[in-house]
Amino acid sequence: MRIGELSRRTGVPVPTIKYYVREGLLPPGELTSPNQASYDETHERRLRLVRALLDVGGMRVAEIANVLAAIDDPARPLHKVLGAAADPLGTAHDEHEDTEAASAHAVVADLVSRRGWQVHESNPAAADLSKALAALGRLGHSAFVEVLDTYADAAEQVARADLAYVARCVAVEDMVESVVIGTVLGEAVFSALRRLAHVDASARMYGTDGSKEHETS
Amino acid sequence: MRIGELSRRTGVPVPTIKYYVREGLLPPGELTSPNQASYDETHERRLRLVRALLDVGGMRVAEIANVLAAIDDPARPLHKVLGAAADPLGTAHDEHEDTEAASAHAVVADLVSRRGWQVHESNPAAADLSKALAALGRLGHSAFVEVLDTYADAAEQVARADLAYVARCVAVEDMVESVVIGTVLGEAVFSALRRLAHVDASARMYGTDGSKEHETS
DNA sequence: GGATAGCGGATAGCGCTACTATCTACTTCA
DNA sequence: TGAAGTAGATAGTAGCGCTATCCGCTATCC
Repeated sequence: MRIGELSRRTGVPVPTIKYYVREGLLPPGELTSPNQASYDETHERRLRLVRALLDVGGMRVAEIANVLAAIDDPARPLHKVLGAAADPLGTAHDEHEDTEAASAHAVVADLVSRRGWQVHESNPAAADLSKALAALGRLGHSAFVEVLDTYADAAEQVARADLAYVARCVAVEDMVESVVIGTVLGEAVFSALRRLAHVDASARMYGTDGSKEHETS
Repeated sequence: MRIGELSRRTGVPVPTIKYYVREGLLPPGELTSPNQASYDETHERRLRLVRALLDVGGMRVAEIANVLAAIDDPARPLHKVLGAAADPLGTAHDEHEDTEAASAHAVVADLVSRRGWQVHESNPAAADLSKALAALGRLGHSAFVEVLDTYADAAEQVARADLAYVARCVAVEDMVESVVIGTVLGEAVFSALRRLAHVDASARMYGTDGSKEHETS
């Protein structure tokens, strides 16, 4: 298959494919001549993965390059790469510690130890959690920590389901890739489900019409 | 308070505050002279909210302007605005229906009716869910639908907790704003918790070190 | 009252990201 | 043989979230 057919099959424009190859998102095709290369189904699949991570997962090109490098090189620490991926909160660690940030850190540490989570505290997800809780605190919503355990229950439930799915349905050689897909696309799935559940719960509590204007007017 | 103090209190540079005012994220200060204006705590709070939605929630400036307009104008349909907010999947509805998209739609419709969710099918969250499931299908993960109910259970749990929190802790006049905060920042909180739970579950299943390299090597 | 700092308002520019357009020399295939 | 396609390279684009600069004015301190 040449690049044109790859483009036709996936709907990705040819120059974009070339761009992805340049950025390391896609391995180059195998050269059959100095200016002809052939691509196969692995390229097609990888390309679809890239588009899914971009369009659905909201990841950036550089992050995707990182994650794909980890997929292709089993020696790379996937969890760190994944930790930094797909989050709007940059890894930029601000040194300025205010009150809210400090108490948010304490809340996170408490939560992790109370749950017995085997998570190193340097995990970027913990930092993201602190950041979110600190922002909530600054907005006068420190009481949000009261629902944290409910959130954590749900998160554990989801995480167990994810692992069971991967263990059950996936060949070992595809496992790393599947973890990436599950982590990134699973987040999009859950996010949508949560918004649907919000609408439903809100309809049950305040009204009966799921498409109504909001009810506080 | 003048703009300089607002800037000092929130850490947001003065030109950025002016930019936010231009973009409608922040109401202009009350003019006391042709070129002097005064800001109060409502501006400060609003500014913090804007930064939280930007930095933690990952929303875009235009989306935030939308959502804030809905907060300030109770006649606006908040759920639609919120539906479009904070998701990487644009509202751009592609007309091209392939196999995966069709079956994803069917799965979503089935899920909604099976759960008895009172959600109009035009809800953007439903479209996002379809898109994510279609992408999963295209990557050979149609079997992911098997965990959908577990996801939906968790989502309902979270949604109930959110509503209870808002009903319990928030004055009526702040309710709309709190819903926005809970929806957007709550997503960031859950996302971080999910990643932490993944690491923990993975450590329990395959190893004991939460900071280890991934175990498939 | 004069110096200095800050202000509102406006316009222009910057750095980044994800492409997109164009060009050249070459290959494939009808 | 000739139109279409290709690899690889370089340059340009659109949008986003700021950021820099300038102007004429004002508040404040001594």
